[in-house]
Amino acid sequence: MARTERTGRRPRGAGPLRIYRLLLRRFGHAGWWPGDTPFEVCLGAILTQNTAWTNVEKALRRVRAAGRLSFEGLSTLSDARLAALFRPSGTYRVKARRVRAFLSFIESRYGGRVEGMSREAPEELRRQLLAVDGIGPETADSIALYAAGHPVFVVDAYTRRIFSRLGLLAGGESYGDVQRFFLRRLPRDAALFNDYHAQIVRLAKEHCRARPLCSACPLEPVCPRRGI
DNA sequence: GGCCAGGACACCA
DNA sequence: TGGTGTCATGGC
Repeated sequence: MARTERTGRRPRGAGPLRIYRLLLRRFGHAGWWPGDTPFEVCLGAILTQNTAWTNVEKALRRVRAAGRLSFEGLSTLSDARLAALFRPSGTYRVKARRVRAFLSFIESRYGGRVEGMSREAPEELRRQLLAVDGIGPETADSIALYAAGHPVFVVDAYTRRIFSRLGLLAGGESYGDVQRFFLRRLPRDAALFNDYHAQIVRLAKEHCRARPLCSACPLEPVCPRRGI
């Protein structure tokens, strides 16, 4: 893993657990995924692929307004209707195909009830999800954690950006490398992983977009790039 | 008008 | 195994 630019060493105590505590002190518990039901979480996880969440919200509102925010509601729609509902989230034909594949998976394995994923062994669920067309590591882990409640750490672009900035990641690691980095340093706890990812998203949205970045950042005590 | 956003996949070397 | 093109909208 990366070292700081100044000293060549990792800052003392600046591990994932300390960083989480700093975020928790600033933001409080987030306990979070922007979705009211496990099904909505799954849909959001697919629609957000390479997409700003504001656009995903637009698509989710269209689905809800159409009264289709359920397995049954979407399963009975044509591909064209699915694509039309997903349009504001971009790559809508691709996403219609991917949601269709996910619905087929839920139908065949859980009889159309996404809650069935919670009773699956986490590793087996992950393996099954990765076999679905259009579901990669991040989407599978988001679903496993936020829809099924399994202790799976989600790695996204925000995670990479922030921990690279902190000097804890080099930036070129694989998804599995980054995930193992966290799993080796944190207790295996679904509530912790849920909140941690939520804190990362909140930090990224509130502090890592605008410049200057560091003045009000809760990670200022452990950030080696202060002043840059 | 260009660039980017909470990826995944096919294709190629 | 790693790099590149594609999907495509909306906000800035």
